[in-house]
Amino acid sequence: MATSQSPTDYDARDWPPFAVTVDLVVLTVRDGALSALVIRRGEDPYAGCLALPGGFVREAESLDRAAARELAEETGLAELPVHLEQLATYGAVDRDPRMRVISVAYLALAPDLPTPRAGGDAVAAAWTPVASILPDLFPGSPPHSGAAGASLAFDHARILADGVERARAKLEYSPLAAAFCPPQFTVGELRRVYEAVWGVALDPRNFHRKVTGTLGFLVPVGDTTARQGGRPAQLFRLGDVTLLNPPMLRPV
Amino acid sequence: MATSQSPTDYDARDWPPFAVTVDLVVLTVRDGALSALVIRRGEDPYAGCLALPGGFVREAESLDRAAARELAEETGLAELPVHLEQLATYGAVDRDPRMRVISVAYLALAPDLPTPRAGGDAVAAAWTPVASILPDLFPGSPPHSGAAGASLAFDHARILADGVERARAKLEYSPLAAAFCPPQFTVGELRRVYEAVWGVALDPRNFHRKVTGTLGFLVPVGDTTARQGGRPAQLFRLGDVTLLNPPMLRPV
DNA sequence: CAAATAGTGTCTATCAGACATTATATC
DNA sequence: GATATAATGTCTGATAGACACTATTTG
Repeated sequence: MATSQSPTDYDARDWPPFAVTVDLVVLTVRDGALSALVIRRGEDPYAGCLALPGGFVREAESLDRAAARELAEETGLAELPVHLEQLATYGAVDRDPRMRVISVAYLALAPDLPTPRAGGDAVAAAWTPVASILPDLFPGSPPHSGAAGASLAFDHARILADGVERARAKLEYSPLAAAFCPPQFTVGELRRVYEAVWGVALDPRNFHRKVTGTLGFLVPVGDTTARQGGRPAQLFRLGDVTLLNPPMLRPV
Repeated sequence: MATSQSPTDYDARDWPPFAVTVDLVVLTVRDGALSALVIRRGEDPYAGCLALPGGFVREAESLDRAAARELAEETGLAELPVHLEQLATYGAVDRDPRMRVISVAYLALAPDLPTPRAGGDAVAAAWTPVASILPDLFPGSPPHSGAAGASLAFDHARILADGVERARAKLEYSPLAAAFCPPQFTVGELRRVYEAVWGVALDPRNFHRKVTGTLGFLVPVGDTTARQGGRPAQLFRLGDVTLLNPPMLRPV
């Protein structure tokens, strides 16, 4: 009857259509700074503004596949060893001035890649320090005089902030910090990931003790490297745990 | 150009339309059991099956508003003192056999309400113990012989499982357990919420010490009640914190 | 009285954070 | 030698979990 609320009590074709997009929060750590992949928009609205990469979901494509496709297209790499997970969905009525668009945001964490090339595309993708876009998320850091200070188009600043907060929380309970590292990495490199994402300084000694004491997190490879200078450090690879126990808690 | 990926490089009207729905995971604690609001479907597909309540998003309505509207309609209460938050979005290509439907799921936590009445609607909503729908989430509990053992229509079992896991995690770091309680409650009542949601037994003495020691969580009202039998218990109301410190951690 | 629930105290193992110290590389 | 990074050790205070004990109600 007319007031029924079940999604299948009507033919779905009777109901208003929406455009559905995926937007990507792609994070990496470059030069010790948490950085996000952004594009510069060429067209109105928000022409010339920075925005998150993204695109429309195709008719025969799941949301997850659309996100993976967009990621591959934006970074120019076919199959990336990156973590990709759904973040949240944004559906304010006026978030796009032209029509009703529902955007499903995804969070991707990538190691420090070569500068991304747009896939033969007019829009150039570039890594930008998150602190220069959202200084509120990094209270102690100096104001960025560099490329930006610019805010993002649409509600993308909010989406980026949600993505950073998700990444910060995930680093506590999951081994995802390793997603920012190459396949083999040192404890110091892993610590610099935590410091960049959380925006805090950590005690190297306590960090070392904690991270090597968390069972299943790190597996020693047996080799060492001195790519940071100083005493050579042991190389590790990621273990097989999915949940850290005990967790790596953020400082209060 | 033709390979551009920005959602706004094209007129959105050129792209495939999707139907967008909201589905609700509404949880409460009844008789010591975590229970979810489910409806029985009257029409194909899945006629006669249980399903989560939900409905289509309207054209001039945000996702959050659509979820709040559906919740009010399904529970028959206009303005509920419930917690409502977005859970995740489900967009597999074949999740609805009739057409492409994107479903944004929301999680609602409610105190033990009078039996819900459907809003003059043919579909009757009812509370069902989650353990009878998803016994895997409650390993120690006895097999339910009652109303169900039935699984849910579409991908709703997965959505419900995700909602329960979200609720379980949120109880650790937020004061959301109080959303399952009346405005004034005892420590014992709050403990039974944690036990029902997590599906574990907790030590009443350690729980009392922890929960009363977490600053800002509970504010004593000054009154007592003996609605459980035994020695009368102090009544509390929820404090003003949004994040518990220290958190209430689930037993390993 | 017994039984049930509420509330406090005590003990121990573990963990987070502060910080000393040693080891091994480069400049 | 100076400096930088790596790695281990030590100490203290906070916390989690196990559990003894007391308090106050109902039946």
